Amino acid sequence: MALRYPELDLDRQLCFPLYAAARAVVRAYGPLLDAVGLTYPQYLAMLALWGSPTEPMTVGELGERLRLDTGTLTPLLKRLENAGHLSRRRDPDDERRVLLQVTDQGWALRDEVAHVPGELLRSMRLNPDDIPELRRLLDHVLNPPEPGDEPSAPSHEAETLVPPR
Amino acid sequence: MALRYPELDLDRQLCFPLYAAARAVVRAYGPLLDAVGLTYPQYLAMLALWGSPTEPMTVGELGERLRLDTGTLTPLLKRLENAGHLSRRRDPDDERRVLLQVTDQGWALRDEVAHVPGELLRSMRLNPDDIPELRRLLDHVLNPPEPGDEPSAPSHEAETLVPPR
DNA sequence: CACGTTTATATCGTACACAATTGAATCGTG
DNA sequence: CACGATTCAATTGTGTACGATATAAACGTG
Repeated sequence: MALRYPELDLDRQLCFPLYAAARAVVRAYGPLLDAVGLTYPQYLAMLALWGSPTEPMTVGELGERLRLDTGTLTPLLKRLENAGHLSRRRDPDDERRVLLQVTDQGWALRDEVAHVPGELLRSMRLNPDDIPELRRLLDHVLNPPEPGDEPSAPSHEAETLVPPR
Repeated sequence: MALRYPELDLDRQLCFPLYAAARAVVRAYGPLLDAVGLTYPQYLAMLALWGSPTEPMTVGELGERLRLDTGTLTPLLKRLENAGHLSRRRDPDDERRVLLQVTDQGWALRDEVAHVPGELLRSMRLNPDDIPELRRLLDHVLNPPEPGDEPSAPSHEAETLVPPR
């Protein structure tokens, strides 16, 4: 059995609670979004489109915003189109791009889900003080500081979670 | 356009960075686990089996540990079995159960991934002080305190993320 | 000791995720 | 202006997730 490898203990991992918590939250959205016929990733896509300063948005812009690639987005967007929430059409000025436009029905959907974020947040029962703290830590994980960026000085080159463009 | 619904702003959501960060971390594991032919959920399953005080473990126990259901685990475990990392057999004492046993090859795999957690943690570039804090917050999300458990007193009944058994 | 209930997995159907490849449109440079 | 490089989206293939249903084994009670 060699050594004990305490570092492999599931309870010492940071990745596992992160992974499990993300799934738990998506699951918690289930019933609320089911009521309007959306899945959680579809809901995120609608949030991104509703909040975009540049409507219409392209598939690439949406993917950058949600950090999802076209293999995920193309079928998801087709389902949202079939549901009547958005339209997809090639950009006449650049036939490579596909423009995503929220339909009237898609805008109406916004009223129906306006209560959802608050409801979810309440169900998480986080300390109000913990909310910005959790957001800060998650943002850090999503955008790790560059090696030379600031405080800690880990000289030895290592890959970051999100490589610089 | 009705009201502006600031609560629907993607950047105000807590769920989105949680969801995106979890995917980013799984993606970061990709190359490291690829080297030994595991996916991230398969790696978690092996961590759970390696660390189980009660070998052999049943599918149900593993599912409880990882918070995954049989629809996910059964095919995943078959792949691990095909890869030679574990064996699956019906419990002779209760034919409903399936016992999961790590093979010699499965134990050997442990040596090969022992460096992985440390490498990942370094790539996240978290402040050492932030690590227990992030763990605490994620554990809170995974196990929200019961309404009567402690401090805040939100009298009105509301669903928790994880309902009590 | 039958027989309805509960329990443990498996199966099915739908919907992500993402790496890798494809194919068409555009761009940049000579 | 030609033509190779780049960009953008779609497609393909594999592997999760999870609700719902199915099935078989074990259990409990009359």
